[in-house]
Amino acid sequence: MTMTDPRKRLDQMISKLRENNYRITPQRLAVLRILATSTGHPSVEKIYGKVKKDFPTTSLATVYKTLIVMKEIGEVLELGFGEGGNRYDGNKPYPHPHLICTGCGQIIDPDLESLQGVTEELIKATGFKINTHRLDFFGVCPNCQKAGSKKPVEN
Amino acid sequence: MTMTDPRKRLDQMISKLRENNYRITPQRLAVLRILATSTGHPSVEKIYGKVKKDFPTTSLATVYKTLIVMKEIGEVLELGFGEGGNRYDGNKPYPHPHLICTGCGQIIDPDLESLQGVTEELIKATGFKINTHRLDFFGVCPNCQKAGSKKPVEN
DNA sequence: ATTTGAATGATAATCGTTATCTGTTAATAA
DNA sequence: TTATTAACAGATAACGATTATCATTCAAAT
Repeated sequence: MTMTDPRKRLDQMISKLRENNYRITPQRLAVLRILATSTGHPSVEKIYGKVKKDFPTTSLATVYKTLIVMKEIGEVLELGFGEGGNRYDGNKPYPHPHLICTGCGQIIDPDLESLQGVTEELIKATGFKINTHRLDFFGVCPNCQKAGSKKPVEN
Repeated sequence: MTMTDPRKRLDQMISKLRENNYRITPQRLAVLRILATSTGHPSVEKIYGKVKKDFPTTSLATVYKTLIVMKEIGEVLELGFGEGGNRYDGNKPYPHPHLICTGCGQIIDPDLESLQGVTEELIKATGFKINTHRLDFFGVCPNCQKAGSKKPVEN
């Protein structure tokens, strides 16, 4: 569990914006703060809701545009699961596996040692130049297995 | 490369429909024929276009509804890549990795020995009951690497 | 302080997919 | 074979997430 320090992460993001000649606006800062402090995988609506607490006039479009910028400079990972909007990870903006409980909705970032080498085998077998990948597992967590606990867990 | 015999595959699909008390309509048969004979990963629009050659009055909604039914009974795998509609695989309707060339758009089904055991490690580590998964690699194929060949390959 | 291109905010547009509803038909039994 | 009926097809409206548009505002460099 590599827990990033939110302040350091925020500074990192701001630096990257500057490097790429993007402007630092209060609205962008608000979005970045949420991304840096989120331990989970917030949705656009969740980010939007939080931003509006500090900046009530913020538009949903601004949140989307900020996320597009952050994706472009590689500081946010977009998670495109099937149902209902995408999720975003501002702390581990590189490809990594996810484990989604279809019961309560929680999303986990598992560490999988055995995943090492799969990409290498693929490159060796196909000659492709791999740029990115996506690995998602869908199942039922231990808690949802025992009880029929339908409590939606947000993360 | 396990190449399924299209006729056998079609019969299999029809049997599954019957087993699950779904009706065998000419429109459904047309969609199933396309799924069974496709070596690649056709889009809804592609299926729709082909169906209309034999059945000009077919509605796009009918194609979608047929695909929903086939997904429900586990005879079609839906591939949800980011851009532009989903793709469908009627020959390997179980989870398997995909390799997408972002240059020409081709989709390959690689065999990855090293993938064995990853799910097991995940189960052991988390206690989840895994129902399905998704593994997609995005990169550039050997052909697109050498030339700037921008020929869109459909499959 | 001025300037200017970029960002914001509000809203329309887009696109893949699903819902709705009316007329048609596959499948079962008489 | 025909009658019956629930399921299906077709046409189109609705939907939801995201993107585009455009006038106004503002960050940042001079």
